[in-house]
Amino acid sequence: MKISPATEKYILHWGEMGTRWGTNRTVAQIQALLYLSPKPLRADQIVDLLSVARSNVSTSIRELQSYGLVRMIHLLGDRRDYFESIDDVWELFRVIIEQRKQRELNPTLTMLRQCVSEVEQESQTDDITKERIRNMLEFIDSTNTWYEKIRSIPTSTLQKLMKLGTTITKLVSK
Amino acid sequence: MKISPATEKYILHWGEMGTRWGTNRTVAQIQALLYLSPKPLRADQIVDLLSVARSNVSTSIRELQSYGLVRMIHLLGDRRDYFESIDDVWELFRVIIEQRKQRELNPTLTMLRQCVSEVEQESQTDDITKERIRNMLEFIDSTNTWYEKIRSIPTSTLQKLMKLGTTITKLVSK
DNA sequence: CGAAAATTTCTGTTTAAACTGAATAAAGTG
DNA sequence: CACTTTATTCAGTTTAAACAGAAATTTTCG
Repeated sequence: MKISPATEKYILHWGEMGTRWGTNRTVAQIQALLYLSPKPLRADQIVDLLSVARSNVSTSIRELQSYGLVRMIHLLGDRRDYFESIDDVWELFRVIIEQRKQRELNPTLTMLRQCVSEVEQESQTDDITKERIRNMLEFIDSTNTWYEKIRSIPTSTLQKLMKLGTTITKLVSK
Repeated sequence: MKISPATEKYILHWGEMGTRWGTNRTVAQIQALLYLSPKPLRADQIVDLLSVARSNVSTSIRELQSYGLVRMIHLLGDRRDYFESIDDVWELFRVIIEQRKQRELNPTLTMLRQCVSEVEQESQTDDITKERIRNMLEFIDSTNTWYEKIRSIPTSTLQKLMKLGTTITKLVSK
């Protein structure tokens, strides 16, 4: 078992992108490796393929499992743990988006609601400032509501909708 | 000029969120401060309000300007530089999303196209791996195409579309 | 042109997170 | 129930980015 040049390029790039998506390089590299791997892999195989410490693989896999991106698999007559990634790209990004909603959108909504409520009491705060906070809440709130409607739409429908592009603007009056 | 409890909460939260959106805390805090400020601010005022070094403000503002989130303003009879943020939330996120497209989506598309082309030559690579790379390219590619159609839709139309929610699924046959 | 004010650049320090390797723990086997 | 294999935890190290403060540069105006 060896990594080919093209798959190595993929894994390295994915690792860098991971750092921009709320995780660290190793976690993202392991996810990429498991996504590309035709068979589930053991932790010690990941150690060899990516040249990282065993302990690092252990904690990284735990993180991936907690996100719901990676599953543990057991083979008959083999007590070692094998791991595989979600392989459906749409499902993959559904999970990632949902995680980000939980960790970023929800806390921000909570914060903004508190701010709007607290800033009302503040006579020293400028009206423009108060309006800006309300505007931000309104934006984040409607984004959130939109997402909660969208997330349950099946993949095939989403694919068709995306192909339509700007045709959907005909739905709304100018 | 002083920061109220509610605006401080907003600025601190925004700073933390910034670290998850590809920038550092100070840059995000300055953007939040300028967004909330009813008047443009000078660098030395930002130093006082956020308690950060002058040099840090200088480099952070440059970064915000390069993103197109912050503009420099000059007042008559005052040679010092004043700064203000984009205050339209829709415009704000348009700029942020566009930046992320440039720095994440485009390089990833380039990488994936190279991988698809290179992996074809690799006889040692499993067919499943090859298909997974193609699937990822197809997904990112259609996301990109969809975004390029969507980004020019005016704010008012987008707002109406978002309110529609799942009504749009009626457009596509089951 | 020279002093004062304002801004940027640069170097070294701090900080936070990632990562390693050793120690520990847990699980399965003869 | 010892022994081996596998997995996790933990403490210390490394690394990269953020940041401060000093030095250098630029700008403005008498």
